[in-house]
Amino acid sequence: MARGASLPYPSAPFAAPRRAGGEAEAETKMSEQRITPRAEDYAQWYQDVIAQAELAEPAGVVRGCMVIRPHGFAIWEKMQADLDRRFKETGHRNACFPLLIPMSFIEKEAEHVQGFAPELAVVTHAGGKKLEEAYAIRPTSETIIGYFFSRWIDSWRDLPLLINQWGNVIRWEMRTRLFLRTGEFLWQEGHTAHATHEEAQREVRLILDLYRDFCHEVMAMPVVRGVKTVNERFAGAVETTCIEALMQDDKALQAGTSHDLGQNFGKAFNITFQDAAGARDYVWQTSWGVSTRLVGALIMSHSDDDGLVLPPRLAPIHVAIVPIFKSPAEKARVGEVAQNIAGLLRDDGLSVVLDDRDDLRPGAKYYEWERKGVPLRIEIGPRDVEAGTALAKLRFAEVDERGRPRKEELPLGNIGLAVGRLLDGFQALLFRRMDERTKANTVLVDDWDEFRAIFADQGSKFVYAHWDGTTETELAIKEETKATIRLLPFAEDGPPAEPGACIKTGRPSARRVLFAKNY
RNA sequence: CGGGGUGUGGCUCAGCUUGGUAGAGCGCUGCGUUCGGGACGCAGAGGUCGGAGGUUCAAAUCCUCUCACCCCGACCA
Repeated sequence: MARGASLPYPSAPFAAPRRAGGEAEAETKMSEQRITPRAEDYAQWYQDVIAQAELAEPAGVVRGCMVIRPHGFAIWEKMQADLDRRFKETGHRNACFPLLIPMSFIEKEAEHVQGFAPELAVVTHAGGKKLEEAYAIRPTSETIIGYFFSRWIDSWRDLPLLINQWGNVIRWEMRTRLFLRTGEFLWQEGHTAHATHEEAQREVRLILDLYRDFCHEVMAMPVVRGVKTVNERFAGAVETTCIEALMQDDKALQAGTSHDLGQNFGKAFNITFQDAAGARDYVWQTSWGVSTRLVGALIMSHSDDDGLVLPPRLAPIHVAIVPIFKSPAEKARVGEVAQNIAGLLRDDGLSVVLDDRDDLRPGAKYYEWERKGVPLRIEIGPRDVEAGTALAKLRFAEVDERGRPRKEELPLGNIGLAVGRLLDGFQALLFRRMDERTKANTVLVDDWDEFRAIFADQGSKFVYAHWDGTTETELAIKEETKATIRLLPFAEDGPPAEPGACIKTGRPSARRVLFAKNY
């Protein structure tokens, strides 16, 4: 990659032919497939998913904006559908709140303003006139929803109030990164109000587990659950829980958060209710969210040098059928069988493309669908029609003695069952592969020099180490190593609890916390 | 906001040092031959060289200003 030696997020490195150098280069490609690509490599997989906005005259498009192409957006839509079902199954309902929030609302919760003020985009003019009061474009909706909750809630019978909103927000971050930190992003934000703190805390955990299950079952991405340190806590929360995943370059990515807001916003917005005994109290609230960052997480979790790798549960296209033919007569004969297969698979609820374009050779089609992350390809030619079979190949496969990907012969008779089995197996394989990688890169460290060595240069891992519990030490470690405390792990997710001495200061520590460099 | 870097057909870039007819590969269009792991031949279309000003007989190239993007850092879903 030119344009400077370090160019992490270019827009389209696929322009040059992959085999421009001839056979020698083709061989390297097979044998040198990196299992742990660096951040720079992720950019090329984005090609089929996003395009950064080009400049518009005269003012330009919003800094750090994100444009998601249809193929990428379909992934987000699938995430939305699955999450939305889970929210509804747990009693939540969708609603819609204003995009513009009066500045005075944002200022009502002291810590909240402090946290978000530096990254607000503010509307000061409308209708050709300067506004009496400016509006912030929502960076998150606790305040505006707090205002409405105060009007909707009066009695303990109104509780719990379980609301979710799908929408977009804007945060004017100092630095943007494709998918991981864009100026504008799409997300889901849940906001709930409860009569007791205990009930709110159960909600926080319910949602965190829901996110964990989604990541595991649907994204095939193992995550660790835990609690944020005071330093990393959401502005305005009393406790922030989160899930973290280890990407292929061993950096951590926060994949979702679930906050216990205590009565902070209840007090700021005067959200009160009368309990059964007649006493009035402030409600206990939670808020939680996941964003289009998950699309970035998905890409960075599974993809390889040949392009996107998508788990079947999120793949916009499950199966690409490539018929092989030379003549129109052959195309008709093979095409009919291919049509039948496509029909059968579609009846099973699968999304299928039948790629019968005749201006591309089969090989070109293979690469195209692999680059786009289609989990399974079926090729069928005259020979297969003759034999009553079809060849199936998963997105990545072992290579045979001749260096060609191994393909499985499927009998046409019961192809739906066979395809279902392959896709289920692939979904499981992706999870297992990442889980093993995460475990292999998770270590317990008790020695400061060893700790520093792991985080030297661009290095990182999931490191469980003891910490004395002070923000000073947390910041000192960050200063020296760039590693941050990702979370204080839940007992079920972390190493066995055992007291020890802080990795940095040697002071007593009750248990280990999770360190890593993060995105 | 600090430190680096880059703006040239749709994409990736060369050309700039030393001013003199705007280039390559890929992609795109047409025709033909091909087609079981990225085909080939021939013919073609496509560029205000980020923008403004200046120096010069002459500017992609030199100077000034400006806009934008990318990377590293501080901030963060």
